[in-house]
Amino acid sequence: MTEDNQQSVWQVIVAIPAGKVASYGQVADLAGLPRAARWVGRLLKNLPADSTLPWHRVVRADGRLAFATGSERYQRQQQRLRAEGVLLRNNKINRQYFQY
DNA sequence: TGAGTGACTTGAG
DNA sequence: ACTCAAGCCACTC
Repeated sequence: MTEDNQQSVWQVIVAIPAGKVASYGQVADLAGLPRAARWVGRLLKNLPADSTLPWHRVVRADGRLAFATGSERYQRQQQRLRAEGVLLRNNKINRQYFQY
């Protein structure tokens, strides 16, 4: 995929306000890339560790995090979200999704 | 060339 | 509420 697509995805993600979340598919749609949910996930996976991008605000469509429950990355994301007031109930997000 | 694999989603049982 | 299957797209052997 192109640099432009990558740019669009990043713009969408930085536009997600603290305290809200968006799903991978939602991010893809807003970036003008329908059906590219997996691609968005791969993009975040390859994200440099020092990136300031709020990647933690991107979750699965069903409200669960994309990582195995309790895993290292899972807990890191959960902690970031909790710092913004987004709590998990039964492994699922308890706050509203980003509306556009 | 092709099978396997995900930081995914949706629909059917 | 849970599991399965299929669709999805790029990457890796």
